[in-house]
Amino acid sequence: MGRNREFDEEKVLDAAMQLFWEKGYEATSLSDLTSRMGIQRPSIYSAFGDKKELFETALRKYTMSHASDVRTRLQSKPSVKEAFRTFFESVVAVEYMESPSRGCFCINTMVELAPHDEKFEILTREHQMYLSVLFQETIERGIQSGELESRVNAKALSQALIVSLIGLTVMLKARPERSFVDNTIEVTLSLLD
Amino acid sequence: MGRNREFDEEKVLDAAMQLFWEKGYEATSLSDLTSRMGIQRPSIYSAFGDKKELFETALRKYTMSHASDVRTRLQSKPSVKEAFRTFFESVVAVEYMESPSRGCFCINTMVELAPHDEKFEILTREHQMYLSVLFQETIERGIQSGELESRVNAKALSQALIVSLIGLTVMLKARPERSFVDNTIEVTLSLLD
DNA sequence: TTAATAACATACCGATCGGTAAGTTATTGA
DNA sequence: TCAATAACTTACCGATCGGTATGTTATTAA
Repeated sequence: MGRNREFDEEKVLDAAMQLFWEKGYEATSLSDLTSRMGIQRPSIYSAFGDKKELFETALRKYTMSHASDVRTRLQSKPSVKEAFRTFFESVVAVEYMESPSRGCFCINTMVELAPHDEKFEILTREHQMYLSVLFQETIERGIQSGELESRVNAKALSQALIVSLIGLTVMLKARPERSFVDNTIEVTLSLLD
Repeated sequence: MGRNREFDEEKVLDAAMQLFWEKGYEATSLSDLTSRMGIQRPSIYSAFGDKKELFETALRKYTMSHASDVRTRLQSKPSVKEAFRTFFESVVAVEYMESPSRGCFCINTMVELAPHDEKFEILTREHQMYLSVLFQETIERGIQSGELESRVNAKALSQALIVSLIGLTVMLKARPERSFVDNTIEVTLSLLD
């Protein structure tokens, strides 16, 4: 009974996600959201709750999609070393392409909200932990296939690579010279040798 | 001619720096600033200009002091490896001590403002480049002394270490387990071997 | 001693913030 | 066909935002 939603919830949520991703939580106003999502204020509140709840829903959508994207990329090449190299270089390519650099929505949230809001501290930590497991599984695949030496500590190595990925993603926001980025990737991936 | 300032400019600027460092630019209001700085609004404007200018001045004060602190720490031990290890571990110790985790004011600004404001893109990039030079000089000292092998690429290695430091600082905001942090430091510093 | 000057405190500005009350329109079950 | 219901639109709410006008108090040069 009653009227049907005229908007596609997934589509307007995606619009909200793009906006929060680009501008962060505080700098995004409800007016920004209504214009980008193409719906009125009360529609946002009835469908997604208040601004913080909408942000959380958008971030959860991002982490789901991001995790799946990372998993796909890591599995895209038979060679583990090649997979990591291609992955890191695609992150760099994306950031240099777009202006302003959006970076990673989860990392942005770690900086802006995690220190002041336990919910986001947990949410962002768990996403990074999940990514580090994806890295670990990839490294273990390389050990199994004989591409990587069996003495490497897959878990510790994957955690260090995640930290480097975070650092690289943040550094790219300040648009360093290409040589800086290239050197960083070269040295970081040398950990796999 | 005229009246003298009743407040200590350095002290109130330091208070503003602490606040911006802890909460970021957007989440810090002029009312927050007046109460923490202990002076009235017009005094802020006459002494430091508007909110953005005050933020920039506070950030410059931070980067100066931070660079000098990093330099001191890196020079504090004869052994370069020990110096880096102590440095990374002190960063971790500080972050676990304080709640909420403030991280690094410069890194926070890279995430919040650098993508949307060229002035801060440049300011934060130059600080990171300066830190990477401090790292590089330390590595070169280790090569000179024979502690590090002469074939290492000091510049590339220092850049990778800076990226890891950024990643670690950001990751700490999500309060990961100690083992995650310990593993990361172990693997990262193995680049010096 | 006085006019000029600058830092002080108070009180205010229009704009925008996040959030909602109220009334309208469309859809449904009876 | 007609209440009931829910999503719609419009208009509004008090609070707070960044920033400033105004008047007062202290200091200085003449």
